[in-house]
Amino acid sequence: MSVRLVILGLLRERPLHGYELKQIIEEHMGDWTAIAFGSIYYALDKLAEEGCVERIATEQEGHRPSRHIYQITERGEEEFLHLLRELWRTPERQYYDFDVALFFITALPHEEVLATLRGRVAGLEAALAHLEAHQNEQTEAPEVPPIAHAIFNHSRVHLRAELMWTQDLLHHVAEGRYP
Amino acid sequence: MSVRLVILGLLRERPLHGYELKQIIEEHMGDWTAIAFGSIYYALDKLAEEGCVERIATEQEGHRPSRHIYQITERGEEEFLHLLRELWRTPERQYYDFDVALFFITALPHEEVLATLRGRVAGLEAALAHLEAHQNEQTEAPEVPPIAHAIFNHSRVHLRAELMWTQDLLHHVAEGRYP
DNA sequence: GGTAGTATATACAATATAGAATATTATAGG
DNA sequence: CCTATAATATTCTATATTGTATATACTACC
Repeated sequence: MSVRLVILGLLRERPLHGYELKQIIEEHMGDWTAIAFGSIYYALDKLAEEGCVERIATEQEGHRPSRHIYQITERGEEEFLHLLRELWRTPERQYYDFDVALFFITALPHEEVLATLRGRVAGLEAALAHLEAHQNEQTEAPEVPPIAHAIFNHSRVHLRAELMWTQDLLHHVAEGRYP
Repeated sequence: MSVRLVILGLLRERPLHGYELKQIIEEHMGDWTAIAFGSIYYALDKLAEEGCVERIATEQEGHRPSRHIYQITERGEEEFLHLLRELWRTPERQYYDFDVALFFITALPHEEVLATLRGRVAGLEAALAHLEAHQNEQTEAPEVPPIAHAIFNHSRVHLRAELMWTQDLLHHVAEGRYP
């Protein structure tokens, strides 16, 4: 659902076509969103139907596929604020597929479980290190908006929580607490 | 994707029909999974097509809608282990819609942002308290498998991380660091 | 200068999701 | 005992998601 918010939010700056949206999203939000490019075109069509955006031009460079340029409408501005407030207010509950695996884990041999948990711990440590390096690098770039720090921290605190929990789980499993 | 694992995992115990699966999932996994009942029937059909489960009977009580009982096959057992290992090994990256809202937050008035953040902090504190109470209550129940503790803790550590991060964000916003 | 790979740009089809619709039976409250 | 509500059990439809297909243009390297 946040694709719509992203599209409207970016179109508030200036008119864009689908591919441009895809590029901006990948470059500026790629680290903390998962928006498939197919969803962008779907959402654009939907938003156009609803009168939240409108095609203002169709351009073509050489014999490249032509592109449709969209502009946000007044209705779109309203929808943007509506979606923003909704996301901003609604508490989101996260679910972890890993918990499902954990629930059935007695189906796997003890040694395999231990080995994989150790692998997860290592992977989380690496991810955390990578994130922190990336964050420092971004911190120095002047074009990165201040709010990016908060978004980085968000990932960081959850990665850390996940790491600690996994280490804890590893110890419990090693002690044979889940036979 | 974890619906398939859940279905196969539960069918390993004994043959079940769709509604029974729905009940077990709601009762035993409702707190930490989000599996819509529509997805259960879809997955059952799919798994049957693939030969992972098979209908072994169709029963009917009175004039109630009849129910189809499914049994796991050998192929299903293999698929179960395959899915379990995949979930168990694959690191899962979580994305937070809230980050998208945060990215566009300058579109909302400062006071509203502050008020809503305070609301979120309160909500997270309540959720945490509720979870801890629920966990204590479950801890005493004998039929709850030991692994349930780990799953509870998983939610708890992430809720705590989210709470701390939100409080931190609130302070930064209050200090006017994101104008 | 040929060619392998990447970038541009969207349409479309396959798959997945989630809730509404349906129809019967049990239950609880006045 | 009557009625509103919840429980039983699934099918079906509307909607959303995601990647594949398509076709041209650029670019880097041997």
